[in-house]
Amino acid sequence: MNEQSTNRGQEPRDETRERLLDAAERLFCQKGFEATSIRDLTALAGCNIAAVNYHFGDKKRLYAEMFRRQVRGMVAQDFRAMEEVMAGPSPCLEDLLRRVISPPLKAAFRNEPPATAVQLMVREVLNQHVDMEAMTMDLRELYLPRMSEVLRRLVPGLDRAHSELAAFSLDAMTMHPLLFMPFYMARIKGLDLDALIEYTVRFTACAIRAMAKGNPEG
Amino acid sequence: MNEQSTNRGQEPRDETRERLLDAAERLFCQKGFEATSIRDLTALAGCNIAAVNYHFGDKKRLYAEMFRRQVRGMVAQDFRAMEEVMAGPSPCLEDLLRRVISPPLKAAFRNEPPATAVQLMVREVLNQHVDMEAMTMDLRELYLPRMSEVLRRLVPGLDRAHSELAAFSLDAMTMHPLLFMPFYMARIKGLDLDALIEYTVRFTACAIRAMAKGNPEG
DNA sequence: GTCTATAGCCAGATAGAC
DNA sequence: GTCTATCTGGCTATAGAC
Repeated sequence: MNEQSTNRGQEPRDETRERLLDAAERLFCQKGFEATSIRDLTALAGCNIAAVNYHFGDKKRLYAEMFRRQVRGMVAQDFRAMEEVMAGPSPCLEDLLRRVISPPLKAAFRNEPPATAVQLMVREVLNQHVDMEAMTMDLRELYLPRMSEVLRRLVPGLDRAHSELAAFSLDAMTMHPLLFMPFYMARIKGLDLDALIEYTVRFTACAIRAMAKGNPEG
Repeated sequence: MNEQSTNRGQEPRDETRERLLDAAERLFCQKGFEATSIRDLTALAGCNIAAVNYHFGDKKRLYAEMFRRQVRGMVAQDFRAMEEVMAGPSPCLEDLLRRVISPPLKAAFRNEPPATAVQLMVREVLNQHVDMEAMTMDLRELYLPRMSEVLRRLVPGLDRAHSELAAFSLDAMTMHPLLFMPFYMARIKGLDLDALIEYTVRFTACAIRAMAKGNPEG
């Protein structure tokens, strides 16, 4: 909580704690909770095993703090995407989808942070370690309603239930190629990263628009 | 390999080995490789720890054998779905999608086998333990081309590249609600299992049809 | 083919020096 | 706040009796 109580004024304040969180971000996301030992973590962070216990209590609470940070980052990134697209001159559905889908897919191509955060979420669903229900309240209480609202603005005739489901589907269409990208690439000749992104954007956009047309309310 | 060498003629031939495979199916799929100890496995199978070593060599080879069995089962199930739908009086895209999407989603609702097999695949992508490239050859060499062909028959104007991508997307649209079903249900009021299945079928069908229309070949 | 017993290792957590 | 040293426990794998 109040980590600047003793060493105020110094530049590398609680440097070890931060390095541990960074290490946790890398290793927990890439290998999972069970396959990552605190010995791995402290080796990467360049400190001693006991540091985990001192700064966080135990392995699980270090994981929980890292998890919270990752969820916040993900939500923030998608919020930025939404606000930027909606603030543009002529907001359109494809632009929003591209802005949301593209970064994690490009990151997955290099095994980098925005993609590993999604992997973390999948891992956590498969093996629960924290109280997700409580921790992803931001995501449920802020992200989903906002995304749902934005989709309804961009697609006339889309009702609330379908816009909420569409927000989930957008997640689905991002997550799958992110996880199985090597299989996509190996199987489909001539498919490169940009083509995969464009396909995913078009596929999702068409489906969402069709959901609106199928609904007589619009 | 030749497991009926000594006790031929008996009914419960290699019963322990089979019970171990069943236990592996349950525990590896539900908790993952790292979180499952051979002690858990043998406890569930009702035998001794050493049995794993005797019958399979080590933990990893038990996992590999179970994995192979699961992949075969998944592919077989989807093949049956394709053949049954195509053999029907008037095959249509929605019927095929419903026949593929429905069983795992219904199973996920009860945490049962056809859903846990999909979870196993996701786990294996996140933490590699076997040579997937070699083990899923059936899936790549048989399943994908056949599904791609069936989709092209059901959707005039769909070209090969789009039909292959669509086969992946079908997977994406099945996997996501399967993993995140509790979140769907908690967030979207009045959403029940059947409604979720119907939405997923319609969403996917609309998108695949749109991919065909967008392509001037048809 | 199934068991007991045990070897050998690595994990997470903590006590206590500095 | 960071370290060394150590405790305790669970794990995989194996040797050897039956």
